[in-house]
Amino acid sequence: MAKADTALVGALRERGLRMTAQRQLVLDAVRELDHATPEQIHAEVAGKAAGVNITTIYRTLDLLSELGLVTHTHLSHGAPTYHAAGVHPHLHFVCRDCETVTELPVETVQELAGKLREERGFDLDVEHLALFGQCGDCRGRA
Amino acid sequence: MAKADTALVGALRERGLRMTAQRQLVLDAVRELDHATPEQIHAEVAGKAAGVNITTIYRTLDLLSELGLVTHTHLSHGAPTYHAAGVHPHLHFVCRDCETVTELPVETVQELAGKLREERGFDLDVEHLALFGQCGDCRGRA
DNA sequence: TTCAATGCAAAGAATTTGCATACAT
DNA sequence: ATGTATGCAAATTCTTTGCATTGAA
Repeated sequence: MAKADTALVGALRERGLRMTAQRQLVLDAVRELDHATPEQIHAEVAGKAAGVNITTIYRTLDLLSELGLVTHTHLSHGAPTYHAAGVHPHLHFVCRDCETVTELPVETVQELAGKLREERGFDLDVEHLALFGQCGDCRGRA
Repeated sequence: MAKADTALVGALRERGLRMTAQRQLVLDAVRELDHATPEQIHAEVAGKAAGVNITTIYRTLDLLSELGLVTHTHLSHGAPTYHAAGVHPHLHFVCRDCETVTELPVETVQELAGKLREERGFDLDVEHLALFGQCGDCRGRA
């Protein structure tokens, strides 16, 4: 097993769960790839250790999400993309025409998040947020 | 065929496409159901006219989207939900814990939409927007 | 008459489940 | 030793595609 992750081991221990090579590999892959689909993560993990099943990728991503170590967002109709929680937090704008994905700073929705919190008691998951619409280039073309 | 829809017939004519009973039925179902998945729309349509295939539901929803008569949003990891465009426009907040979906007025993101437009040239698709996070009740429980 | 639209069946992508085995504790 | 975590295969869910037939214009 590669360099064991303190945060991971700690979060697992707290819940009586076990540290495994696969869990470390998946977390490493998410951190390295950024915006990766389960399949891309699988490919990355396979490069480090052969034989890790795609099922384990799915199960581990679910687990890491529950542990708060990774988050995911839906940038298309297809597979979700995962990234490490808290590392370079940002949100996305996806152009429905050219499908370009633009990263936006979390401050973009700070005012919205505050309003939701105060007026509705809602705690917005900023890192999960994907904004859809049309980018300037595509609007000019239309 | 039930009461033919002027907007639908017009949009179809403009593109040299044909008016069919199925297209009217799907549009009617979307208007009636609100937040319906393709499968729910299929069930609703089946109640009015037997034998309409699920494939036709998918093809028709795509078409109606292109015509600008319906929009869709992703409120869960599963199937998208469709609703009639421009009718009672709103956006959604989905609690990741209790999965409750709350409708929010479009004004909630008016300031955000303006900022994206001015600073980035992005035209936000407000009706497609789904905000995820935790509702007040669930936060209190945690 | 002509070709778009539909129905049907089969294929396809993404994900989940059941169960025996392997391995962290 | 104990039971969690994994691998494997099969099942599920959601959606798309190919092709012959139907039907709107």
